[in-house]
Amino acid sequence: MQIAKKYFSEGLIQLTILLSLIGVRVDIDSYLSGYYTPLIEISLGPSSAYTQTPFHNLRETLDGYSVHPKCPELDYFFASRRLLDEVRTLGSRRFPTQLNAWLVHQVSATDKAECGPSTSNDTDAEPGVESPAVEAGDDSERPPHNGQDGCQTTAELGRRPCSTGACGFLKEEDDVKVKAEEEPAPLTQLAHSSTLEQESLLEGITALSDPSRHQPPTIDIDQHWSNLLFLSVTDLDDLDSLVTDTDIPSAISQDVSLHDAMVTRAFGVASERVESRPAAQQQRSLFRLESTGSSHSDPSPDMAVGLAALPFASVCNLTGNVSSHSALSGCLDEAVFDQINQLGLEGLDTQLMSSLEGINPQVLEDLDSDSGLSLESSSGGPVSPGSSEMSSSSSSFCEDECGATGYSSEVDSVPSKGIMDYNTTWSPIDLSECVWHDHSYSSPALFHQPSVALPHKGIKEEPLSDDDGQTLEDRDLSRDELRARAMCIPFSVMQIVNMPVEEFLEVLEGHGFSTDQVTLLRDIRRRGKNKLAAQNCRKRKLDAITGLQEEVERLQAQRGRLLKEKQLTAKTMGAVGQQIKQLTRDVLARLRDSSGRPLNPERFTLQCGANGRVVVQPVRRPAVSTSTGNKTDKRKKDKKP
DNA sequence: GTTTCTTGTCATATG
DNA sequence: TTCATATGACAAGAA
Repeated sequence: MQIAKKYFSEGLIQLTILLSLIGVRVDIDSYLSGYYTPLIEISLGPSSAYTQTPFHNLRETLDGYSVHPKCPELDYFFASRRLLDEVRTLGSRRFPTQLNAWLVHQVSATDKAECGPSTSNDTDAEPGVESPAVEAGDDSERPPHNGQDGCQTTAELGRRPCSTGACGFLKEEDDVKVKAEEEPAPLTQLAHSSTLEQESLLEGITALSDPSRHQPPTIDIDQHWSNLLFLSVTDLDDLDSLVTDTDIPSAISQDVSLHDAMVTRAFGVASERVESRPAAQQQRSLFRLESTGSSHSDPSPDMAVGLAALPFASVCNLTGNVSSHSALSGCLDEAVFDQINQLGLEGLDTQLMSSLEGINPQVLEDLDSDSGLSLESSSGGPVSPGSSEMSSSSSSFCEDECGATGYSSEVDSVPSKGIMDYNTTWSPIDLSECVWHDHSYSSPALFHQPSVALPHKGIKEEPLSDDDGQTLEDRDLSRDELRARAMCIPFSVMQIVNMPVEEFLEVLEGHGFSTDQVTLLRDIRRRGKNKLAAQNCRKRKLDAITGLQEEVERLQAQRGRLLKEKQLTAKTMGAVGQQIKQLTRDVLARLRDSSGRPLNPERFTLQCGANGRVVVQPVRRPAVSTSTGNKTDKRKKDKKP
């Protein structure tokens, strides 16, 4: 039953999306929202079957809401209502090419016997627009192409380059036609009303729950779904004929989900074609909203069926939480974006690619960094750029200007500069512009002595003057910087701090430094790192304080609300108590005891039992003195032992 | 001159 | 043990 629920729910939702694409209003609410819906009755589960669809994850991300994962109302809201709205908003006429292909096919279906052989020849006559399966060379599992289709679609698509997606639709069209020949259409009115659709869906449910009709997934089933998807992108005007040619209920009743079918096909095809994929097509995958790292990135013709689910795929990929489960959406994206590219966005694609190529991938990586606390850059050294040490080193450390005191807490507030610096190494030359805050010590007179000429040894020695020609001697240097120069250390403070520990140890050993120099180098490194650590620590502390303040405000507001609620409740309770008292008096005044006298409201009361019966009971007066005495006695007894 | 804030540094704890 | 990091405490400088 769970499997049936899963398959049915997926099929239902996706069918709903597809029908919505072609403009058919499907009242999915009746399936998903109520307690007495067919789905609930069948699934016997606490949650809506709809929540098992992959785009259930939308609720976490869309509109920035953060909701509880078990809230059925939000499932309903996010998944059914708004997704359908988005689907409808996106419209169904985005790809008129496919519509034309379908119309031609409908005409040809009526008299295929006449046109068949000749069209086959036509197809051969135009190799440039040959069928996609032949292009891809993987049509082993597909029914032979109808020559008529080749003729008609060639005629239609000959006016424009045969895009991969378009060819894919033609191929699906073939599937549709094969199906139409094999099976008569039993439910031509399926898409006309939601009521009929519900009935047909219930038939599908029955088929799912019936083991005798439970069939394993086959290629035909796969084609059913593909046909269904293809039909959804056609125009509403052709709806009657579409439904006539497609056995939707039988497709629904099969034990295969659209997701599985699509993925199976997509992967099967993609695995065969990915190797021969041109580089240009690989670049087109830039438009994919997700990067699942899968190899099914080939915009194969089969994936063109994903065009029908453009909104679904797009919305699915808004969540970063798709992975393997979103293989379908990945396939759909590729097909969709391939179509988009072919619809005139290739120029944009090229521009985007060129612009992105100009950006160092490291920059993009760093932009994704969510550390937030660290003021560091990823200015990893050449030896171990990914070391933890480099992660804590700050590229904002400007050796030229401020040395060890040049760390800035404004890195976060100046992202543009930060981006520039993130792309650099710890070379001081690259960081010469990153002085944002100068809290350097005003150098004592002692350190303003004429600087010591550095021996200029080693590869990593740095220039001592900047572009302005202003020498470092004219500037305020940090204490460590001055010390380093005084000790003839041919490294900047930034270098000392940011270089990996292995390299630092090599420097200490390989340059013949004296003990004082080694000590100074270690101190400079320690102080520099601690400086960064202190900045991070303070930032964290401020963040914590801010968060606690917000929490306090929130709790105070909540307390106010609860107090108001309490007062309101107390008022209500008082009023109800008065009403009960009055009613009790009225009732008791009408009652008589055995001697015919009215009951005294002071001595009797009314008690309502669990069964709803009201009983007159004498008032039980608490024996205050007695209970108190008992307590006192108990205390005395306790004290005695 | 005093106060407050920011920043660097040290000492220490922890992993 | 060494190193990196975090954090409290203190001091110096700036506003």
